[in-house]
Amino acid sequence: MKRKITLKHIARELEVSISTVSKALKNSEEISRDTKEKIQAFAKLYNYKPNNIAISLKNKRTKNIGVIIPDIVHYFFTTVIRGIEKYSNAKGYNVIVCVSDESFDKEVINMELLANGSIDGFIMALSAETQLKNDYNHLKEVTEQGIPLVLFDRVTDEVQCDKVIINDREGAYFAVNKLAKNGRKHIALITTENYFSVSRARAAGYRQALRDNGLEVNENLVLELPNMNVDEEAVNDFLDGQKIDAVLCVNEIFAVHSMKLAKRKGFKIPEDISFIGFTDGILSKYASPSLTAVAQHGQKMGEIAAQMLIEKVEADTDEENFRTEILEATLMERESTIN
Amino acid sequence: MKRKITLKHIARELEVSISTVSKALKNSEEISRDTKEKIQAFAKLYNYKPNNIAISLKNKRTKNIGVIIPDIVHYFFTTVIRGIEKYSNAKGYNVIVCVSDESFDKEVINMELLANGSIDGFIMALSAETQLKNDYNHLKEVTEQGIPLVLFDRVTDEVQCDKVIINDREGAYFAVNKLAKNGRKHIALITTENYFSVSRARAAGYRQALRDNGLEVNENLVLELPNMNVDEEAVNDFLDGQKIDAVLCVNEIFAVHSMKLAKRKGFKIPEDISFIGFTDGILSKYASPSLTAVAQHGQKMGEIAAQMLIEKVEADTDEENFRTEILEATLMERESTIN
DNA sequence: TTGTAAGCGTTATCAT
DNA sequence: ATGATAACGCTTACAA
Repeated sequence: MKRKITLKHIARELEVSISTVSKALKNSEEISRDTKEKIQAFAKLYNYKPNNIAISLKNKRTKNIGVIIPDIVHYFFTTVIRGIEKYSNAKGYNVIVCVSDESFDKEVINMELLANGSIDGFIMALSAETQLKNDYNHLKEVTEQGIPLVLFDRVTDEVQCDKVIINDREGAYFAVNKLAKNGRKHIALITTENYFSVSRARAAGYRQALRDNGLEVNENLVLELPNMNVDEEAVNDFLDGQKIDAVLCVNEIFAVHSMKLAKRKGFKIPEDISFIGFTDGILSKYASPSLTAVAQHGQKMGEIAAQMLIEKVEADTDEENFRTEILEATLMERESTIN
Repeated sequence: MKRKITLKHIARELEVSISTVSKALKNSEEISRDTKEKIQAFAKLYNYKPNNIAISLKNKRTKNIGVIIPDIVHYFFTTVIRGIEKYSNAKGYNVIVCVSDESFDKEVINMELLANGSIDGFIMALSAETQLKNDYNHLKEVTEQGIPLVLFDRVTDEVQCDKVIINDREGAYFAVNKLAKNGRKHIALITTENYFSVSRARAAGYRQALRDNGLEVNENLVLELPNMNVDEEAVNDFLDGQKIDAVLCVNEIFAVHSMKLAKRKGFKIPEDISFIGFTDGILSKYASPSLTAVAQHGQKMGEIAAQMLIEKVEADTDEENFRTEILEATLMERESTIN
């Protein structure tokens, strides 16, 4: 087993000082041609690579980015990570991924752990529980320590930092608008409980579009599901309880699952009932019929988040000018709506 | 902005030495009750937390695990990461995720980067290109340096290390066996090109099951697709070219996509043609009809991989005894096959 | 041109 | 009971 070689080893072997080796490997002008060549050859031969940890300690820069997401088995978050990875790696940063599992405590623990020197900055989406508790002290502490933070998708006004979101309100508005233009009169919304920033925004867009199309806003047409495990009975009752000819769902699981239940009831899609989901993911693409969806552009979001973060990390000033980047939501039309 | 506090700050403030502070915070017996209380109170007040990087440098242990996967936007890998995260976090380790994007070069670069002190060990699945090139020198170098490595799912015999795989051969065997018992006579296989270890194993199981059920092994019934972007024309021609009453696909994208094309052709599923996919993921669950699938138990696989790795990382001996853990593949039966 | 020494934050060994 | 010192691996200002 050939252990990693250090400057010290090289120095001892070549009978020079450590600093000479260090400088030689940086091709410093101070060092003579001869010594440099000798040292560089030796280093190459023994495949010397500087120790990242030592450099981090010295520079107080880790070149690591901490990413905290509620759930990794989730297409949207996964595309965001891809975007973060892509941009970060290109800039020489690594990505440490932590999963909060929608739990406040895990979010706090992960953050504190990473904040103690492991990372240069955070990119995160709030856990459900955090949004429910509305407690953001862990985020505030981190920013007060001067660690840059970028929130994406699930954000809060309570914390001053850079943010990237899509225009959820407009996305919902476009979707409902399209349904209305197609002549749908009884447009329902299937959503989560309303402590999610995104759900509130989407519900607002839904209502606005109804009003702008001269349709009545009927709270019976809104179904709130408590979590991602779709309660089939609740959805069935909802579909039976009233006339519904179109449904907007705040995520693709809700959409695909509800669509399946509707099909089972004998509804024809999109003739009898249209469906639109949020998150233009893999489920939407392969569903039968394929699902019209509001694209959230996760990868783009990740790239922008990483860019914002790295900009802050590498800035020498720490003036506090925070931006919120709002991406346009776009409608990806497929078979579940009429063109 | 309150910067992070260090032992030095505390020492200066309380007019004691750094080592006294260090010991006091570790509740050492050497330090007097009084001093300890004073120091601990102060540390708590200013929310002192030791710097991970300094500790890593000192201990030559980072408590980080490097995970390299071909693609993060992929349900199976994502469940594996979840398992790795779960086990690792419980043991106090963080997970650094790198994506090779199925590229040999990126895999090498990521590995070298992390190997220079950033991580205590690697968990990885080989990229497509790496398997194609059959070049594993980067893995060998890492293990020669004494860095523990665990391969999962996409493995190779060329490297001596711990491995976790599912019994792909048996998974395919079970699936085809079931189709045969259901009276299917023309069972097709849709797979990737054969340089993937998993594809080879699945194809072997497929053939074995055919033979054991007295069915002819007909190479015209095997379709190799070059990548994950299903070539619809190829699949359509394949379905038209011969009598096929059942299909085994080596992943869920192939399965769901082919199923959709078959439906479009007017086939009734499962009556006219049955489908079984590998990877019991979200697509299989929500497909219409829902897809019978060979479950790969990704989360379990991740947990085992993490356990194996951490065991090696924390072992003081470095004797070379490597295990290959083989998980049982199980068949998750749904609507796309007849019960 | 080369080397010495201090420092990044921590811990452990060895004085005092 | 407390403190000085060296060490982890590296960089850099300063000496020689």
